[in-house]
Amino acid sequence: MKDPRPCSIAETLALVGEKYSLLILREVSLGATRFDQLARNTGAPRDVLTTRLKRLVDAGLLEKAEYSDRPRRYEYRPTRAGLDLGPVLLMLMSWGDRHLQEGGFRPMVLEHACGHELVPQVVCRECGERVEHESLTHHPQVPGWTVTGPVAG
Amino acid sequence: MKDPRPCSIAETLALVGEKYSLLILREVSLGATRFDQLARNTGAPRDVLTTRLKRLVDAGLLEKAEYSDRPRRYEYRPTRAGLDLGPVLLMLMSWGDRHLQEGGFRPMVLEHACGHELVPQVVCRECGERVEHESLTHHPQVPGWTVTGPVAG
DNA sequence: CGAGTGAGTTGGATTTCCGAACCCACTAAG
DNA sequence: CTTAGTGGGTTCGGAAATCCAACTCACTCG
Repeated sequence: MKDPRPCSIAETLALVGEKYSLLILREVSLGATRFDQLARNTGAPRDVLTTRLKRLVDAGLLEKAEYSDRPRRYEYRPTRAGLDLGPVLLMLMSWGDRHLQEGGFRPMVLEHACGHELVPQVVCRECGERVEHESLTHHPQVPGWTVTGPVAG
Repeated sequence: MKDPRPCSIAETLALVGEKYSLLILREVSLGATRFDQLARNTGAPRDVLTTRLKRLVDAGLLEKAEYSDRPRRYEYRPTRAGLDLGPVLLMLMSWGDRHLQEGGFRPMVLEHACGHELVPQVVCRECGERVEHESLTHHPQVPGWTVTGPVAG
């Protein structure tokens, strides 16, 4: 039986879930937009990097911008859609900081404009409360994909 | 290549960035904890599913729990660490909803305990403001990994 | 001229993925 | 008892993706 659950998570991952794609987005968001920087900083083999970049440009997450004529050289800048993946990267980083970096050492610290170290948190836009797994219910819009009604714990 | 940027994002992805891993986490978070459900709902081939599950159990994101002696049957429940990836899943879903679902159709809608449809948002824990890419500065803790000082736009 | 750089491309070995088939332990039906 | 079905995997061989090194091309710099 061949129809996985229809889901925006799955579709987003189909786009940016391949190896290195999110690391590329991380790099361009940090300002490393050139081929060699991307190859070095992500660790991606150059041929893989080429195909990832093409994919991300086609999907509208990056745009190729010429920064030199002779020789012709391009850099890869994040679009609005690309930058909109920032929250995903933040939460991945946050999870790694909490669960992987023993001793509390974090290889990178972000500072928010308010002057404090950024500790990102997901909240409900409506009530501003932090979102807990236990406080969620799901309503699949596609029939046949209910699992247990309320999100199980 | 040799030494990619040390980063919690990369390390987290090394753990859960393989194909299907995050979909498995999605499913167990929704309450679909058994092998066949996972195979159906994620679309993962059974052998791939087996290796993913082993990996996630070893990493402490899932735990194997017996739910029947005869025959011996196990289900895979998310641990606290596993559930802590929820925010990542939420932001992936949110991005897909905004950028992939033309016509505004969403295959799944989550409801928050406050009574409203959940629209997840990442905020700074300190000041409560929504985090924008433009309002971040990064301080790499590991020498040699500065790119442009302030996060570029 | 020769060395170096940035941005890829090419070729071949290795690894991973996939689908289908198979196995095992049981349960339920005839 | 025999047969069918189910849940949870394992085992195949082939297809696809990945990796790495080496190579190209178009310049620039000393």
